[in-house]
Amino acid sequence: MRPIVHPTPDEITVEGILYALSDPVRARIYAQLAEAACARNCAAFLDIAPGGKPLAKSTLSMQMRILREAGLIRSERQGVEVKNTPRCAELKEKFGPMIEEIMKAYQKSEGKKRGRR
Amino acid sequence: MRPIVHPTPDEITVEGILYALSDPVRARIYAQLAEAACARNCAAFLDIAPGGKPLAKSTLSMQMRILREAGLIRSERQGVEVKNTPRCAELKEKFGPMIEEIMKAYQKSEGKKRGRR
DNA sequence: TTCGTTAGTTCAGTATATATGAACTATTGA
DNA sequence: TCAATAGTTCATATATACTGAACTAACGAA
Repeated sequence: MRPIVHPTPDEITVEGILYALSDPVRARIYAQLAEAACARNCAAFLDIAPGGKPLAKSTLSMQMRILREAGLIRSERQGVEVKNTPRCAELKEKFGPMIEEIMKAYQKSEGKKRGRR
Repeated sequence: MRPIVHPTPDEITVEGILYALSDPVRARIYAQLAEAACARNCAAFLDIAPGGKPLAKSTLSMQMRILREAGLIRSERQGVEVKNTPRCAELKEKFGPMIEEIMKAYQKSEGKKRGRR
């Protein structure tokens, strides 16, 4: 199994971030990590998809990899689990309020969806 | 030839916007439109790709379609040409400063690339 | 050490999306 | 009616993403 690699702040690109966050599932995962005070393992997100249908483990694994390789999260093995944390400080340093604004926009649109029902 | 269609503000989604802007070529097209005071036809963007290699007309046509269907631009036939304008006001109304922040981040990263040479 | 369990990754096949040259369409002007 | 211009659509090659099945790594118990 290949070791977990992370991009340095230099290697993180705007397009990579936008692509990673252009999937609602990945955006929700990042949102939950950014809100939570503590690290979360991957399994915590198995039921994150709207509609309650659980994600395949392999799908989730790939989504986490995309988030990681985009530079949004940091993943570290701790025993059998992999703990994920958002790279908020580095991202804010590099991109200013961009990512926060994206998450705000998502929040707003989710709110509307719920309200419309 | 099918008529040109645009999403209503309601139909514009965060994920669609992020996806459309996650391609540097599309992001540059949008940036130029947002800066320019006037509408631009498609052909104006044939040489937009970094490296000077011109885009195929069919490729550009598709990129414009993705921007249009995401809700970022409005395209209107004027004679033989199609005039494109950014939907800045509607987008700002719906997404606040998100898109501006994205464009700022791109600007900054392009600046760095040029500076590094 | 070996076995079982848990958590996650990789593989392989399939499905979906993107890029582009060639052919086509719409509009204008001669 | 014909030619020119500006884009679009089509067909096909290539690349990416999704998912079940098989695999691996870490740990605890016997």
